[in-house]
Amino acid sequence: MTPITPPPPILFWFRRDLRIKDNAGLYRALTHPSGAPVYCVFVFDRDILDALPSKEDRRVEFLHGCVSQLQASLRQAGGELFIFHDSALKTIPQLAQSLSVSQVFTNEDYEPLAIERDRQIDRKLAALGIGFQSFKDQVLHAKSEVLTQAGQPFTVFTPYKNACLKKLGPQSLQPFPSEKHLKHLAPVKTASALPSLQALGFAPTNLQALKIEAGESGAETLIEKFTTPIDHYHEARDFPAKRGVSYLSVHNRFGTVSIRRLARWAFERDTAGAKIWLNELLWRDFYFQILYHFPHAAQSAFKPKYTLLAYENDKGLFQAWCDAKTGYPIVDAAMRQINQTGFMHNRLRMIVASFLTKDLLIDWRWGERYFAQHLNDFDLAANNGGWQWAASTGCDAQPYFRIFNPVTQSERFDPQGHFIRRYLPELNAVPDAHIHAPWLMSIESQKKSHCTIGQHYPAPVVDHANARLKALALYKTV
DNA sequence: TGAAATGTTGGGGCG
DNA sequence: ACGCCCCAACATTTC
Repeated sequence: MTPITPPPPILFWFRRDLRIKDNAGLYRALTHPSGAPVYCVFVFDRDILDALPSKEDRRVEFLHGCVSQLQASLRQAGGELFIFHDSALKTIPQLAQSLSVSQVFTNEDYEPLAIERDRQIDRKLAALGIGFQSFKDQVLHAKSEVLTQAGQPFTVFTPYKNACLKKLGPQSLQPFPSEKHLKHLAPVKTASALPSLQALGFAPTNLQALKIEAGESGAETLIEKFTTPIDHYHEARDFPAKRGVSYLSVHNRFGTVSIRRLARWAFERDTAGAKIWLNELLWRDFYFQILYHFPHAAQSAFKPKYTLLAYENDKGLFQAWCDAKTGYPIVDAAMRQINQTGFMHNRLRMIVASFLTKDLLIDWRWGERYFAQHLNDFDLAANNGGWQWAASTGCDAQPYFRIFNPVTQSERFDPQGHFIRRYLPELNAVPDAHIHAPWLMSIESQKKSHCTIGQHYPAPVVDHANARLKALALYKTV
């Protein structure tokens, strides 16, 4: 009788893919030809968490909720999620060794620091004789999958999009049905406790009061809510007072929904709205591949000549922008939205970014950093791409002379001031005619609407017409 | 995924 | 009836 040697186990490491459904790397582990049992691990990485500037961070609370749900899902399927609060660089090789796994599987992460971390982990594992494999999961196309005829990365969105659409279709978007193979999860006798948020060193936020639901179930709820709006996305998406967008960005950030599924959904709807929405998913991919091929953009202007821009960088003006005290209602309402909720509507992201760079003449990287600290859906590539677009320093950016007029934008995209009043109740009684530029109210009108400029609401910190001319002059110097 | 300046046209008021 | 001016409305150009 020859004893059957059981196949050595595989360790699957969850990172930005906190779901069991349609998870590419998890699927590859669970369906490995050897029939290997699969251990799962998540690390609350101290190398990342300890560097966060605030101990009240909605992202950490969201992440905590996602991990909690993931743990429950895996347990329900007879598996377990090992959870650590430590340095991933140290933890993953140690755990892999103690579990005697043959390989560690994970999904690719394209951020420069993550690439470096993975390179080091690969080396450590190799020294232990353990394999390390990662898979494309968080984007539709990665790295160099979509190139120009000349074999170069695209730096203009439209041809990039066209090239993507040629490759994409329900066929190329087939799911990796990881959730159907959970029987290959390795049984684990000892449960792994989920540390409390406080134990991770963080305090609770208003995430629950905002009804921002974490995990795969949170994504499901949003998909359901977006099922009708998706068809009207093209005409509703620019109006922050409407529920015209999906609010799924935070789930794309943490991988609590499959990007393939979202793209497949848009394809199958095939409506005007769904097509534009698919475009937005492709913008996300576009910026991922830009940062992958041009990592210098993470630090400075994509177009090198714009590194020479001598921004004024007035700290007082920057503080006014952060604190929603610019005196321009649409800008201040938008900043209150991010400060209070960690979310900002995309139209407003463009408006406040244009305002910071071209009205306040502040380095786009200051704004980028602020968004990085406050956005629940913060993603290095998308955030950097968006800021460089607005500041005109990026690839395929808006031209430098395209400067949003905050009043015109406000009139166009929040005509009745519904969004403004939602976040600036001090302007509640200001008549519609003056809601976009309240400083133009007469003294009587200010009194009547209980909104004295300079007292209840600030006067504009800069004059747009004047600031615009200064911005044009500044950009023309390079 | 603009806005402002400048140019052109044409209707209407007026002498 | 005619020229002149004003100016809204639209188009083009410039930033």
